[in-house]
Amino acid sequence: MSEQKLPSRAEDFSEWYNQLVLKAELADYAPVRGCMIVRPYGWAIWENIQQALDRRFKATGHVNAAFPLLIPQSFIEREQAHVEGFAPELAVVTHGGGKKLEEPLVVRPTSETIIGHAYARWIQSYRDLPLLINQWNSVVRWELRTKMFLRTLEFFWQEGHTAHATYEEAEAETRQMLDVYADFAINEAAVPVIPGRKTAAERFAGADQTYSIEAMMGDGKALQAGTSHNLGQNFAKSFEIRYLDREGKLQHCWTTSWGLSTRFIGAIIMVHGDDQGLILPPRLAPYQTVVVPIFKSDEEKQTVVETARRIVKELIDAGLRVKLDEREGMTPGFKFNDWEMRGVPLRVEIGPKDVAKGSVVLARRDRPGREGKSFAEQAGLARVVPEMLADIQQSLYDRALAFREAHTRQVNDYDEFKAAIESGFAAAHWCGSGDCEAQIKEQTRATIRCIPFEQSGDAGRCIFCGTASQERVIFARAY
RNA sequence: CGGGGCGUGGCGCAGUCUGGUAGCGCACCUGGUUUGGGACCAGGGGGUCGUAGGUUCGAAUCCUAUCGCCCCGACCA
Repeated sequence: MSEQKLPSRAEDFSEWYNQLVLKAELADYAPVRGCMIVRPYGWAIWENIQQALDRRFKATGHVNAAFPLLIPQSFIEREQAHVEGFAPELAVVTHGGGKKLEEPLVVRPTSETIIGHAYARWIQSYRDLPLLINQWNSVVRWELRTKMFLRTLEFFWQEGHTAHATYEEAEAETRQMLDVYADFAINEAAVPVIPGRKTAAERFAGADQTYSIEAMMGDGKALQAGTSHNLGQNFAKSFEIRYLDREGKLQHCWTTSWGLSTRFIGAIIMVHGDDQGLILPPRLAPYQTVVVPIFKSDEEKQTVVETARRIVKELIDAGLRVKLDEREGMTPGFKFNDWEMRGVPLRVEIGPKDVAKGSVVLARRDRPGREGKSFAEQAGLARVVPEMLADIQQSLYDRALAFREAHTRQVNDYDEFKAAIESGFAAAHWCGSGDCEAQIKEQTRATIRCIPFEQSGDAGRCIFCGTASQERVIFARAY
């Protein structure tokens, strides 16, 4: 078994990641252990993610609303599996207004319960269904170990909560929203993902079925990048979310929930980044293009900056997010490196020579150094720059997909399996038993990331127990 | 909770073994020269060395206790 060497982006991928987050001014740690401060540049990425998702939510008939941060503890306890799943990681408010509270309040770890409470009162008849609501908020989970963006005590996300009249409708909604996430990941973030179903062990606490999109990071580990749950009637029964159907019969609703968090920013960093820093997909980059003027004397400055401003205006008019770097007292070389580290996908350099020739230098971030540089006419930039951004977007996706495929192995026995998960994903047959799953996890630290919807259909035997199996599942070590 | 490591200007570190009154790089401020790949020179500001005790003429350094952080596991999006 040949050992696949992963690109060494840093001696320690983890350290590389942390350094990058800090140096690119995306986020810091807050005074409370594990809490994160998102800096303006990091937040700008999140805003673009929000917009891209929100467009898709609206297009599928969803509306936004807001629900309380604090949830009565008894709400959480009402759904058995839910409380068992979340109890260890709850932050609890015991005092209010200087007095001990009669009933403690938990800081929401997710909002199924409080929203279930609201839905129970809002829904009377089948005419109120489906109810399709999304919430942009933050939640708190008291994790033992934290990592910026990937696992913080408080994190920002959206959580969609819907109620339907039938199981079929709820299932269709659950799958539809997973498709929305996959579409977002692929077409906005240039992150290839594997959509699939979770095993019982990996399922959301309180769900009948959990689906997820799984992405491979630059070190071969997996990251769950978005999830969609079919909650069946579990929460509907716990919170009495009921409706009168056409026959006048009282029925429990079928509910779903789905979420995607700031963790996705972590995915973008770890999928696309290199040793020079971030590489942001053009569609989500806070600045798609940065214009760096270069000059020696005041006379040069005059004409160069004038030209630069004209170009910036043209690009902005063409609908691009553009930054003109007019910072003083910094050399062009410093600025180049600075913006490269912050992942701006395309840089426009304008100096006296360019002004004379009517040209600019374009430097694309996805190719190293000189290789990424080319000359372009100033006249056609409003057309050329968007084209090049589209090309960068596509090449980032292609590169990430090629990487994932190079680090994914179809394995047929346990030895092959153990070798494969050292460097990436293992697509392996699994008998479906939670026992095998648990033992594999204990022995190798690899978990089943998902049972992919797309199956090659080859028959085989469970890599652990040898029982016949029709499906391959994705095993990997995960963040 | 187990196993490693670390707490010294804003950031990154040296100094600790062998005790002598705190230093380097980056960043910051001022002036000048610079500016097509992380500029240079000169001057300047900023630290009760995590905290609390103890030993000593004298502690960042030795002893004791304690707090915090990071990494690897267990938990997890």
